[in-house]
Amino acid sequence: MSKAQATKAHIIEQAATLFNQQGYAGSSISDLMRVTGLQKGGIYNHFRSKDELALEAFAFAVERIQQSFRGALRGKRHAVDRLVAILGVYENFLADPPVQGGCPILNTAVESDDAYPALRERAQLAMDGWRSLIERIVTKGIARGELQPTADGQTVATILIATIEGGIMLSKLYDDPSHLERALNHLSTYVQQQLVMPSYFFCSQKDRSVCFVPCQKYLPC
Amino acid sequence: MSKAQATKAHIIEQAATLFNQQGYAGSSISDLMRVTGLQKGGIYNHFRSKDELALEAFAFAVERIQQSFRGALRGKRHAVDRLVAILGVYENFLADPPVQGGCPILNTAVESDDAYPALRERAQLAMDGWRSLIERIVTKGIARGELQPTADGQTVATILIATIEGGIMLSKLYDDPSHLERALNHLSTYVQQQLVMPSYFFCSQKDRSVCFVPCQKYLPC
DNA sequence: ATCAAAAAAGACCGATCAGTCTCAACCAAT
DNA sequence: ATTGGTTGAGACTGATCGGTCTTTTTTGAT
Repeated sequence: MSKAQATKAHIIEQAATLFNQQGYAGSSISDLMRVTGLQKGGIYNHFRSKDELALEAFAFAVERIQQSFRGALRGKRHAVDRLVAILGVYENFLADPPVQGGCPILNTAVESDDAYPALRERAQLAMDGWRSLIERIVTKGIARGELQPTADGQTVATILIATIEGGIMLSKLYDDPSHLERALNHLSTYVQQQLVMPSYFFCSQKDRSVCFVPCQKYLPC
Repeated sequence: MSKAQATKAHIIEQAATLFNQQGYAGSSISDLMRVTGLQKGGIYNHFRSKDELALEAFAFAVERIQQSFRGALRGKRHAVDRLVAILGVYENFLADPPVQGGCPILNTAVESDDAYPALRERAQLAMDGWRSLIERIVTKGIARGELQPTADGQTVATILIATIEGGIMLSKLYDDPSHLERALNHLSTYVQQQLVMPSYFFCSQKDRSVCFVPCQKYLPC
C-alpha cells in the first residue's frame, strides 16, 4: 500500500469512529482534521466532499461488522449454532466494538432519517444484508429439519435485529452492558424454545415455578 | 393562556418535531425560525439558548409519550392487560405518532452520546420512567398471582423496550410498519407464554406444527 | 384610550462552517 | 540524483452558525 493509500485508509478509519460517535451533522471538517492529524488539503485531496467521506466511512464500518459476523459463523453449520453465533458477536460488542460509538447501522438509520438520503439508502442495504443472512439461516435450517417448519425467516430477522439494536441502545444510554446481556439471553431462549426442532415442552401452573423439560415424547394437544 | 405563553408553547411543539426529525446538531436556528414562523427575537425572547429550547422540547415530547401511556393504561388493572396495553400504544405509533419523527427517547439516546450530556441525562430519566413503569407492573403482577413468580421486572422491561425501539428503528428505516408489527406480535407471545400465570402449555413435535392450548390443568413435569 | 411592559423583528456580531486554491514538500519512477 | 506528478499544508472564500442588541410592535392592565 502506497503512502497515499495508507493516508486515505487512515482518514476513513478515523472518520468512521468520529461519525459513529458524534453523528454526521455533529462532526465538522475541523473535527476530522483533529482526529486524522491532517489539514484540509490532506483530506480534500482524497475526498471530494464531507458527504463522500461519510459514505466511505460508513461502508468501512459496515465491512468491520460483517467481518466479525464472518468470523463468528466460520465452521458453524447447524442453523441453531449459526443463530447463536450471531448473538455471540454482540457479547463482545460493548467491550471490544468493531467501531467505537455503538452500532453504525443503528446510528446511521436513526440519524439519516430524510436529511441524508444517500446514507439512508446505504443503511438500508447494510440492514438488508443482515436480514437476509438471518433469513437464509432460517430457511436452510427448516429445509434441513433443524428448525421448526413454522419458523419464519422475516420474523426471526426482525426479532433478533430489533432486540439486539434496542439492547445496544439501552446499554449505551446507561453505559451498562447488562441491558444488552438481558436482550441476548432472551433471544437465546427464544431461539432454543421457539425455533429449535428437537422439541421441548413447557408447562407452568399456579403456585409452581416454570419448568422446562427437554423431551422427545409426543404430547397430544 | 396569554399570547406569549401560546407562542412559547408553539415554539416548543414545533421544535420538538423538528429536533425529532433532524436531530439537535442537524437543526439550526434558521430551521427553527422557519418551522415556528418567527424571527430570532421571537425565539430568543422565550429561550436563553438553543440548548435550553432543546431540553424543553424533549420534555414536551416525553410528556406526549407519557400521555399516550396513561390513556392506554387507564382502567386496566390486570398485569397482563397493562403489559399488552403498552404494546398497544405502539400499534398506532407509526400511523399516528405522538411526535413526528419516531421515538424521541430513542432518537435522543442515540444522538446525545457524550456530545450532549444534559440531553443524555434527560433521556436516561425518561427511560427510567418507562422502565420502572414496566417493573412495577411486573412486581405487582407477581404479588397478585397474575404473573409467574419467576418473571423479573428488569428483564421484562429490557426485553419490551429493546424490541419495541428496535422495531421502530427498522420500520422507520424502511418506511414499512411490518417490522414493528412483527416485533409487537413477538412480545405479545412472550408475555402470554413466559409471563402469564394462568398457565398455558405449549408443545411441539417433529413434523407437527406448534400448538398453544390454554389450560388450567395441573401438568406434572 | 392610555401607556408601561412584554414580545417580536431584524440588523448585526464574531466564530465556524464546508469547500477552494496556491504552493511547498515529498515520493516514486527513471 | 533528477524530475514530474502527487500529496498535503494552510491561507482564503462566501455562507451560515448561534447569539446579542436595538428598535418597533403588540399586549393587557388601567
